Amino acid sequence: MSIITLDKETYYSKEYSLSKMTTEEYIRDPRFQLIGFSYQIDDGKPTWITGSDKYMAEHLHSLELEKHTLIAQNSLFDASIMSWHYGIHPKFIIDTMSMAAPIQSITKGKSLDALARHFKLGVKGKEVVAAMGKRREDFTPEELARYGGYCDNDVALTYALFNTLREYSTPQEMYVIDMFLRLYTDPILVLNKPLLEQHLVNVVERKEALLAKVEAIVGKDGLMSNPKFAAVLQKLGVVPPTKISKSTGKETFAFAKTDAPMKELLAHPDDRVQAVVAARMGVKSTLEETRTRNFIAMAVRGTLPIALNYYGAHTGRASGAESMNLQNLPRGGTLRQAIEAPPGYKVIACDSSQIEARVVAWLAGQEDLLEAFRNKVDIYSSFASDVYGYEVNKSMTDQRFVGKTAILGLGFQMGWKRFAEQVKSMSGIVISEADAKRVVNLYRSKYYRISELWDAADTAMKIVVAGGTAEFGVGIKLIWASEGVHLPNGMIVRYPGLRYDAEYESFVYDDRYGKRNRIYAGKIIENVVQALARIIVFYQTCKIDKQLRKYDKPQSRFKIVLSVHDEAVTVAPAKAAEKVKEMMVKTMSQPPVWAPDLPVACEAEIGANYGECK
DNA sequence: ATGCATCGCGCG
DNA sequence: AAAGCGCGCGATGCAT
Repeated sequence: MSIITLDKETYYSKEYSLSKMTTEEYIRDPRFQLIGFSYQIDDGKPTWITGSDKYMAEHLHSLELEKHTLIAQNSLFDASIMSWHYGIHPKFIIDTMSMAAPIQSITKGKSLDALARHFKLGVKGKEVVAAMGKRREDFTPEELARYGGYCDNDVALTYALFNTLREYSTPQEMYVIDMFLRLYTDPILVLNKPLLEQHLVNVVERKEALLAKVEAIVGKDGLMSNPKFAAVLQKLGVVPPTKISKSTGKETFAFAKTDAPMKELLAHPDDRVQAVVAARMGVKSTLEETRTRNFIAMAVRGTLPIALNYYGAHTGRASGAESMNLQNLPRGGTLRQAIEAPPGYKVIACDSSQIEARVVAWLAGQEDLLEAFRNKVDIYSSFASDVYGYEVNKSMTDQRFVGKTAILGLGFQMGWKRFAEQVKSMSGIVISEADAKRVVNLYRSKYYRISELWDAADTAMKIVVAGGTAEFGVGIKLIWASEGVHLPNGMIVRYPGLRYDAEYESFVYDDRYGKRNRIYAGKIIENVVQALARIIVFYQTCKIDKQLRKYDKPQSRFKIVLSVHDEAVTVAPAKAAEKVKEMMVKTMSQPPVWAPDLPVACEAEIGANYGECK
C-alpha cells in the first residue's frame, strides 16, 4: 500500500469561493471545476496534471486510491471532491490539518503556511498566477505550468508535514480522523425535504403570531437588542432586571429565558408585559429557522454530509463546523426527525450513560459510588434519598432532578449558589441557601475522595508552575509535566503558559487563541475527565466502525454515520438493525484496557430517523 | 464594509 | 477563598 499526497486547484471567483460558502455548497455547485492537481507517491516527486475533464478523471482513477492512503492538507475538501465528483473512495484518509489540531496552541494555527513555517519545512509559495474568476480554458499553457509548480510545492510541503506530525499523533487517533472525514465525504443520512418545508412554514408563522401581538408596543425591532428591549420594559413601567456578567464581571441585563426575573415577568399582572416577554423569548433563538433553511437548501443538493472538527475542544472533543453544527440540534424537535436513514434502513443510536460522573468517580477512587454504578443503582434517586432523608424513587421527579444535578455538576467543584440557580432555572424548583449548602457539603463529604482529587490536582498544578513534574489520580496515575496532563492514549491536555496571574488573582493559561483563561482544581478535573470520557467513547466508536466496515467497502453504509460526544450513530438494513444494536451495546459496555475496573454502561435505540432514537 | 467582543441559546 | 466544564452560530454594538 502506497501513500499518495495530493492537492487540487479549482475554479473560484469573487462570489463563488470557500470564503463565501460552505465546502459542501462549493463542491456541489454547478460552477465547480477542477483546474488541475498535483500528486506524489510515497517519497517520489510531485507530478502536476491538467487537461480535459476526461483526461484528469482517468488519471485520478488510475491512481487506484481504493488500495492506497490519501494525504492532503484539509482532506475534507480534496476527499469530498474525489467522492462526490469522481466516485473515488481512498482506502484510508489522512488529513494534516486535523493532525495539527491537538498542537494548535504550539504551532499558532493549522494552515499549511503556518505549519510549514513553524516546523521549518519550507515556504508555501505565493500564488503565481491570477486565478480569481478564471476557468481552466482561460489559462495560457504557461500560466497552467506555473500554477502546477505552486501546487507541486504544496504537495511536497504536505508530505513533509505529515512525516513531522506523525510523532504527535497515534494510529488510534488517525483512525478517528479518517472516521470523521468519512462522515462528510461519504454521507449516508437523508434529509426529509417536505417535512422541513412544512416545518419552516410553522416556525415562521409561530414567530409572526408572537410579533403581531406586540408590534404596537415594541415596534419593528424592539425585541432582539438588549438596550431596546430594556426601553420597552421601562415604557411599560417595569424596571429591567439586571445581573452580573460571568465573562466581564460587570452589570448586564438579565434577559435570558433562564434568568429568574424574566420568568417571573411571564406572570406579570400587566398582560402587555407578559406578551412582550413571551415574544422576546420566542424570537431570541434563530436556530430553528436558520437551520431549517440550511437543511432545505442542502436537501436540494443531496444527502447530509456531517462536518465535525476532529479535536475541536481543548479536551479533544469534536466540535461542529460548516454553519451546520450537528451536535446541538434541539432534542425532540423536527430537525432531528428530518434526518433519516436511507430507504430500507434504520438509524441506531447508542449513548454512553453518565460517562463523566463515572469517570470522575473512577479517577478519584470513590469506591462506594463506583460500586453503585456497577450494581446499576439509580444513582440520582439514591443521592436524592440521602439529601431528603427518605427513599426517593424514579417517580419523584423533583427530588430526583435535584439528585441528578448534584451528581452531574458537584463533582467538578460547583458551588451552592450555582447549584441552586441551575436547579431552579432547569426545573423551577426553589432551594434555600441553607439547603443548597447542605446538599453541596453532603456531596463533598459523602464522596470525599472526589474532593481529595481536586486537592491533588491543585497541588500538582502548583508543582508544575514551580518547574516540577507531578502526578494525580487514583484509578490511574496521570503525569502532569510542563506542557500538560498526559493521558493514557498518548494525548495531552495542554496548559500553555501556565502561571499565576496577579491581575486575575488566579492561575491562568493561554488558550488556543492566546486568550488568558482561569484554571483551578475543579476545572482541571473537569477538563481531564472530559478528555478521558472522549477517549473512551471515541475508542468504542472506532471499534463499532471497524466491525461494521468488515461487511462492506469503505464507502458503504456500514459505518458510523454520526458522533455526538457520548453518542455513536449507525445505520443498518432494517432486518439487521437489532443485531447491529446488540453489537453496539456490547462494544459500548466495555471499558478500555487502561481502566478495566471502570463501570461503563450505555443505552441504544432504533428508529426510522435520528429523532426517533431518543 | 469588516473585525472583535459579548450575550443568548442549542447540545453534550 | 472559592470557583461545574466543553463547544458553534447568530445577533448586536462598537471600533477600525
